[in-house]
Amino acid sequence: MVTDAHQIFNDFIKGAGLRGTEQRALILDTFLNTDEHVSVDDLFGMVKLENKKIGYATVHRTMKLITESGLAREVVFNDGIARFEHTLDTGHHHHFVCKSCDAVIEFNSDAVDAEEKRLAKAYGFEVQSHHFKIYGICKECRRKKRT
Amino acid sequence: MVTDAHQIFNDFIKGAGLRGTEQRALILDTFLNTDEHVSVDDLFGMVKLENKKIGYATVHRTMKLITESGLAREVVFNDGIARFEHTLDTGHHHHFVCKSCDAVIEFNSDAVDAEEKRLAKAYGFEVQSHHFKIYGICKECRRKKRT
DNA sequence: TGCTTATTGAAAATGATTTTCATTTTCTAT
DNA sequence: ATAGAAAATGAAAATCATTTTCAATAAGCA
Repeated sequence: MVTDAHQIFNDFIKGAGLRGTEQRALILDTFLNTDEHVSVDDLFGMVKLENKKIGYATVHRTMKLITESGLAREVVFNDGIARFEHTLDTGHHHHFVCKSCDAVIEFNSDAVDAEEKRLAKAYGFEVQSHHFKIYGICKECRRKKRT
Repeated sequence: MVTDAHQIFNDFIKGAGLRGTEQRALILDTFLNTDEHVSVDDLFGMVKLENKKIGYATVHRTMKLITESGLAREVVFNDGIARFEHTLDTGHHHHFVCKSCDAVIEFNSDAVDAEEKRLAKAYGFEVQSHHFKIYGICKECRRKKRT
């Protein structure tokens, strides 16, 4: 099945004068099948199930390419490890991170976006990207703690 | 001069059954005299001017203590390096980071804070901390670029 | 098919942070 | 004051994610 995502990645690869390889295809497919925010390590583990010989560096390099192609976005939470999330079909959003169970809850906020625009204008700042992360305890964990 | 900050740190140290040392005093004073967001490396450089024998690990360990005492807050921007900022006399705030000149501009926004509260309530989330960072090009750099 | 050039995988390098450990220092209890 | 127990220090080594190196391999154009 060739999805939009595959098309986008292939176009990117060709446009940059790079080559398509089995490894890249496997890593892309694996990433596309994830939902969560996955680290290179996570992906390396998954990818090795299909191809034992694949190297960590290849996964790392490919995730960089996938990010450059626009299909992934890199996110870093408090543990300092880079994770990747999908950009397709997921509009821009922010994150709640639960410090108890590590769950990541995505949310949108027009109010935050509007305020950002207002602030940028007020400060003469040209916005390229932003990260809004709220750390705390999620609903579920709060409920459990009360028990 | 013993400031509130010194008092807070000493209380913290004693309360934790730790000991006051020359190095800790020097590192705290040095940190208190900074304005910017300083890394362990930055502080190590400053502190060495006063005490050539002091070790990097001591600066690192002490900054962790100062953070635990509540006097500093750790902030990480896109370069992945931990930096420390003051918590005293600086209400909570957010950051613009200029990708061109690396300037960090702090800003406040009641609108963002209010929205955060609303969201937390809506999601049943208990907020402990948050980071809102906007990356882009600052006013000054935009002006220069236009030249 | 052959050839040029990119890619791969393994291992080593990097760089910030953290730990180890022998020595030194603090500070409590005498 | 001072001895002794415990914490802190500094230098060096260890960690750990990430990045680079490099020789061998593979892709894809001519």
